Amino acid sequence: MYSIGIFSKMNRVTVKTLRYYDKMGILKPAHIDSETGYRYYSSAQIVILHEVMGLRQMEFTIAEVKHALETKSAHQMIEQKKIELLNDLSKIKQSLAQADYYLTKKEKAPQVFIKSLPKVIVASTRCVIPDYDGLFEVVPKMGEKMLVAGCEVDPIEYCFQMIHDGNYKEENMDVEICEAVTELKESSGSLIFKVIEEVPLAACLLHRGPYNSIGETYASLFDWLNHNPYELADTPREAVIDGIWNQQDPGDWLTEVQFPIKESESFGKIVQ
Amino acid sequence: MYSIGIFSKMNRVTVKTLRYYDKMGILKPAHIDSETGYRYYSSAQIVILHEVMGLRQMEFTIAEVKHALETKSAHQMIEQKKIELLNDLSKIKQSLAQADYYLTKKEKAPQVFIKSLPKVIVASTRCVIPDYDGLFEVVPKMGEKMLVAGCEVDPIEYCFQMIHDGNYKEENMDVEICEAVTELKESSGSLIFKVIEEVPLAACLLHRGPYNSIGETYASLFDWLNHNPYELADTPREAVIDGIWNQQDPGDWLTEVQFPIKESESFGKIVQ
DNA sequence: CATTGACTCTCCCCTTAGAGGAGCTTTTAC
DNA sequence: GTAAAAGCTCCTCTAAGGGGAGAGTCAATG
Repeated sequence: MYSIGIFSKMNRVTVKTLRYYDKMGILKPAHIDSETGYRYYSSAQIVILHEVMGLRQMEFTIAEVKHALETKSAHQMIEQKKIELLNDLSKIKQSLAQADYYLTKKEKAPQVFIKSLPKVIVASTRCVIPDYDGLFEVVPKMGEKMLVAGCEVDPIEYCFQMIHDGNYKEENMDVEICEAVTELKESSGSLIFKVIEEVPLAACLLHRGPYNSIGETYASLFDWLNHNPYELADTPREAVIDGIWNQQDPGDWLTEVQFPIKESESFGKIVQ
Repeated sequence: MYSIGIFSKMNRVTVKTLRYYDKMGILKPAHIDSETGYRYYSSAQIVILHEVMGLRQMEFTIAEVKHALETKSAHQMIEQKKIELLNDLSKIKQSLAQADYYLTKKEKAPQVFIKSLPKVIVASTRCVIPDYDGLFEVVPKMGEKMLVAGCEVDPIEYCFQMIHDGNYKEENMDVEICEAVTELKESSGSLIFKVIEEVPLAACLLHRGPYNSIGETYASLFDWLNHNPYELADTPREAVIDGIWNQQDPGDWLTEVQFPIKESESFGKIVQ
């Protein structure tokens, strides 16, 4: 029988930890003096402690350790845990890739970040415009039609365009304008209502300034894709935040370019 | 200006998080109604929020984000963070290797785990014994000499043997017996006192049963080394826990085999 | 104008796996 | 006998919010 201090030194565990394991019911001392409350451990406890520490090294929580010991279902739980560990691994690899990407940029790095895009009901119009300024004609017209159709703009104010041309063009662009609305109405003429599903992963980058310099932001995002374990999964979106209607200076316009992405299969096999 | 609910939906962040960022001083709303306390955000805040989220995706803590924003030292902090991330990565890889190792064993897996071995002062004797039973002659003699030398056994009761033969033998083994004591005394004759430094990493496995079956436990540990990103760094130790002096049945004897290890350089380059 | 339902506010407790410390009792060493 | 070391319980603290209570506010409707 060993006192708690000796037992902790023998096994390189703190006294605090042993008391905690006692309290949580995963390692009760072999004997507790009923008068003084002193804990005494036997060598049989060493075996249990080693089991616990082995599981803890695989990132088992205390509750999981307890369950594994009680039901003797360690094997099955380790399989489950392995999946979690693989998830953690890929998350860290992504963080590392992002950090590396930032570090390769000597200047102030553009702030790419990943989020999901919500499922929305949109009113949309698709047409060909001669250049970006063409938007300023199409959008107000679309607004009138929406007014006529009697639909309401969703208060999250999610309005974006998608450029459907396969290769990059600066003139005669095939553009689709979408605006989030509250209700799915009947489509009529060029005003199409539809539901756009959630995009679970999108790499997003803010663009400040007029539309004709938005190519730089696209370039940054494509460059980011090259350095990160993702690939483009769908048509990019340009979400409008500040524009001509509330900022007179085009230099203050704000657009978020959103690249729907998915995890790349080829990436992530080689690390460090 | 956006209310907190709209702003949270726009950016796919919870309201709780926005209020927390306000409280922690990393994203103050552009305006707070002094009568109602309602928070209102402008589109300029979106840029800041994106910066914050980008840093958070690299596992920055809130305090680190705050510091990065205030001192504009993001670049330098990312370098620091990258080191932390690499550490996390190798920890997870080790956990995964251990999980995989457990899963390859269909039967109840032996509980290998990693700990450090303390720095100790030992009394030691090195000699050649014909077989493991020879220990039962040498150890008592050594105990007598220690008594004569007037040294005290350390209460952590750390007593172990090291087998110094390069290749495995079951007879005429060159063995060194060490017992932790409280004080460094003058060596005399075959009784040598010395300090053994801490071993930062050791893979440990309990062996239950008599000494002549300890080879299985060695084999398990060598097998474990094959599946994990470590290699043997020094002579293995057999730490005695329960033996003939307190357990009559050899089947109840308990020994911990300890392999000093170091991280293997060749491992860990290829993952998944 | 009043009501209703959706939004927002602050405040409090909860989460992990122990660490740190206060105040008290017991054991151990001299 | 005394003093140091070790043990005990109990309390608070951690990071980044989540969940909910109770109360106040906003916008649209009847």
